[in-house]
Amino acid sequence: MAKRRSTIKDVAVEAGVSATTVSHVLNKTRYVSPEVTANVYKAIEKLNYKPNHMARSLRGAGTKAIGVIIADIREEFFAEIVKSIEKFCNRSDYIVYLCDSEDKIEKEAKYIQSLLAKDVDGIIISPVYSNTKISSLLDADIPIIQIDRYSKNIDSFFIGINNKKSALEATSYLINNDSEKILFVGYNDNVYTQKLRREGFLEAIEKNNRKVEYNIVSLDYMDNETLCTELGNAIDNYPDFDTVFCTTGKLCYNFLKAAMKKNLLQSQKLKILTYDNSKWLDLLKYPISSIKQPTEDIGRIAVEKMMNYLNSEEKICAESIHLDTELLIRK
Amino acid sequence: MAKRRSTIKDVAVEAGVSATTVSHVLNKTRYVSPEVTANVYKAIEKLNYKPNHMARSLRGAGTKAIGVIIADIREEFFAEIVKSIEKFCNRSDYIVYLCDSEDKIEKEAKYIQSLLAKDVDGIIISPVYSNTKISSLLDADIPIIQIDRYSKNIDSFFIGINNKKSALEATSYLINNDSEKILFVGYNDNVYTQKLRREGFLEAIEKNNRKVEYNIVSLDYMDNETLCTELGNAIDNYPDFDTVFCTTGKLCYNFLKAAMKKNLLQSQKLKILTYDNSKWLDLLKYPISSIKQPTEDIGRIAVEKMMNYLNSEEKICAESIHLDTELLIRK
DNA sequence: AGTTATTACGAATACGTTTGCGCAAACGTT
DNA sequence: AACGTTTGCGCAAACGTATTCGTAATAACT
Repeated sequence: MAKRRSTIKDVAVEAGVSATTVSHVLNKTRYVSPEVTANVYKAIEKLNYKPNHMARSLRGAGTKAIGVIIADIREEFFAEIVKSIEKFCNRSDYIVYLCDSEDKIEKEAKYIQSLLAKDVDGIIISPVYSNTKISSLLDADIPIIQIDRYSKNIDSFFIGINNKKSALEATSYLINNDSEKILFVGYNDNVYTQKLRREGFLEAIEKNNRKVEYNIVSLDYMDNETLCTELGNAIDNYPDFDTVFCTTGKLCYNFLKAAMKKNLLQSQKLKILTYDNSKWLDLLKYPISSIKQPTEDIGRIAVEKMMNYLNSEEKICAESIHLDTELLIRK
Repeated sequence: MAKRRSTIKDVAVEAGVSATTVSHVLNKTRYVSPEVTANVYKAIEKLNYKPNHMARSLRGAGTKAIGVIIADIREEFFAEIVKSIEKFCNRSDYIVYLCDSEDKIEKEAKYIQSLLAKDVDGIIISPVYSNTKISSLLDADIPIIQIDRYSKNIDSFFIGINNKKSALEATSYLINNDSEKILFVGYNDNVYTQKLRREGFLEAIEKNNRKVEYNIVSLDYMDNETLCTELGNAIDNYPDFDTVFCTTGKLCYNFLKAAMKKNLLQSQKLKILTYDNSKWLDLLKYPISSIKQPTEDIGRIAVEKMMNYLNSEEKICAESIHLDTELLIRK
């Protein structure tokens, strides 16, 4: 075996022309007579020649690959976004490196290094924190796009949702529907989305005339098991809430698990609202209202922007797009 | 800006040595005196030099990248496997190309081409069908590993579960717990896992003495909406079943959606069993028993095997490993 | 002192492409 | 017939690295 992959030179010899001509035929980069063209294609066919992307890239063309860095591919929210990114990249014959940061800045940094070393044409990232300086990204001269989360230290286009507004709307809805004591469950403020969602929540409470009590649970990112335990503790520490507002689908899932263990879900008295519209919500024994994020749009717009950059039709600039969410009420 | 990335030559000049020496320092591939070594590292630091993987790869080393081809990253089953693959690849400093075939052979073929052109060091694939010949894979001289699904036309290591056995066990359990009329919901026989799961199901029925009726729904892969409609039709066409056996989590989800629309889930009379243990199952209003697949192990073993191949400690051979599943009963 | 072994490094080439430059032949123009 | 223009293609350098030779200087032997 050990069949050597045939090169452009093999094709050239087989077709009786120079490698230059083969290259030009392949890339349609200058005129080549019909007969020669035909011969070249015949040779390519015969030798089953496939251009070597690496050599091509080395010469200066792009790699036709982009990196995508997200926190956890198992979360529906990220899976949907990645699916969308993948789909639209594929249409432009780009291929994606999947980088799962596990929400750890060290792994994030390592992946950025890897991606740059691999000479990706661009990076789409949902940064772990909103305040970490990723120096390597700064002087990389490839386009960066931030999705979902935004770090002010990365000078780039951003596509995500209107976090504050959506939280404000949702909280207002809760208050207007007789919530009097709300448990707000979110991650710590270093995460871009979390800070804004909390601000929206607080603003809604402030603006409202009626008396509303609340407690805030602020967590670090962790695995489901630990999260479940933590939320169990939270339930014990802050009793008597009539409403729960979770800032991510993962948090909501684990809250439900914890609540179930404590038999909190028997009486249908508790009102629950969460970000992320898991497709399973409709099938739960318990009604959960949700804030649906336009995941497909986020992925699509990110890729569209990236392609615009890469074809240099568009100059890179630090614009931001905040899409609206949809509040889905379940009773 | 447009800062040119510094090359090994720049480092060489800066350090007052030849590129050869820099290379040897970097790769520790021959003795270099301590002083020179120090100088080289100083120059590297100063110029912020990062080796160019592409040039390195072109020269013959691998690309330190592998391709992973699966059907749909949004399915929990695949997401978990990919997460696991990603995790273990990362430990060996490999990075993964995510390829979402959407269960379409054309997209699968296209991705294989892309991956080969990109010179990945190996490919981990869950093939769409068990009988399609993917000629490009055959004469690629990189290691291939099949996961979950197996195609006999791809001569490779395989890691997945014991489909027939698990289906047989599960079905036996159903029969021994008073199921008398079972609706079997699966995909068509071209998909490796599906054929075996059905065979296991049928064998269990055959072996059993008690009278058991059954109907089989055989579907093609499609999106959730269509699947839901199809399953709604199936429910109408085959009435009176007391048990449903779904061969994948996605099918189960859509069956539940369809069943809910038809108010089939009100009386807790229907027994439901499904492959794939979605984390949401515990929270459903309806008890669903499940066959849990060892997704993390599948990913881990696939990567371990791949790494063994790549370090050529191990010769490639067409071995198969079939892991056992776990039957989780919910009432 | 002469030979050999060892140490410490450099020059040159190869990997598979793309591309600037240039050249020969055919054609058109006066 | 002499010259310019076009047509169609090849030569060779370049991309950034790894590696096979080779070599000069020193050390270690007879």
